[in-house]
Amino acid sequence: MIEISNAELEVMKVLWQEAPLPAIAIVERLQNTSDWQAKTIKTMLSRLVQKGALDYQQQGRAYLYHPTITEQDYQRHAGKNFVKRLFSGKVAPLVASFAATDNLSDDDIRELKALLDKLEQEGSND
Amino acid sequence: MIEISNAELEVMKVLWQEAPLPAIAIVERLQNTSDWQAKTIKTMLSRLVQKGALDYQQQGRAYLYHPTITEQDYQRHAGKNFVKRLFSGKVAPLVASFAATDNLSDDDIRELKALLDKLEQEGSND
DNA sequence: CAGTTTAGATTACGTCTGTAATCCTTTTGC
DNA sequence: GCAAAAGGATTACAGACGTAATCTAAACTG
Repeated sequence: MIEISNAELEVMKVLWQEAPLPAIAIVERLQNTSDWQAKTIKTMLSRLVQKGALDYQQQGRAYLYHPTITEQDYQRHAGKNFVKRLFSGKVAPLVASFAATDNLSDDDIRELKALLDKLEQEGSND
Repeated sequence: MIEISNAELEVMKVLWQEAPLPAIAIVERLQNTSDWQAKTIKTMLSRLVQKGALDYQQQGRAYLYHPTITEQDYQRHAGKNFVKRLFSGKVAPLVASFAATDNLSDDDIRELKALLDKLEQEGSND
């Protein structure tokens, strides 16, 4: 699976929200959340195309970029990797580690319980 | 907080299991799980010392290395960062994303539910 | 048409990483 | 005592990353 760096991920997020977009629009969207130069963003666009994370169609003399992977797929991939690396692949200890430093609010707990109840309903994954 | 690279993390894991250890013992432990040369591992030890993730005492002409951070602290730090980067800081969507690809077994679900029940008992964070 | 702006392509450059090899010094085995 | 081994320090080197600047060709402006 394609590896996306931290900085590149910010670019992907823009396109996961709305695509396809020309470079200029991506630069605009990122103006708010970063202080990257337009040139910097262009570089990241090129690298993402090289990596195969983005593709584009020509429109006039500009490109319209769009992701080749969905955000969900990337999240699943990266999440699995991360949990494997640091928590032996088990998600429960990660949740526990969150709980240990007040990073779990009562709402979070409710949300998780609801999710788990639903999963239990849906049936067996053994 | 100190950033630890993928390869370096494997070295840390050895020392989180048992410390302090001399380089030679760390190399031995890693012989099983990697195919790094001893020199490679020495390099990582030096870098981890530079970064402040490891410290050492001299013992004869060798060093006895030991972590300066606990595994739990590192997990919390890295977990929080990761979830922030990819899941807007909320752990529930990560769990959901795991569930979505059979990465959650019935046992995992039970474990998580037990954990959440305990948290609820313990009382309010919000 | 000539100058300026703009789009993407190419090049740059320091840092970090993975993966070692070489160097220097001390210890140890004959 | 001298050669070999062993420890850490220093150096190496290619690829990824963050962050751009420069180059080149096309398009727009007056």
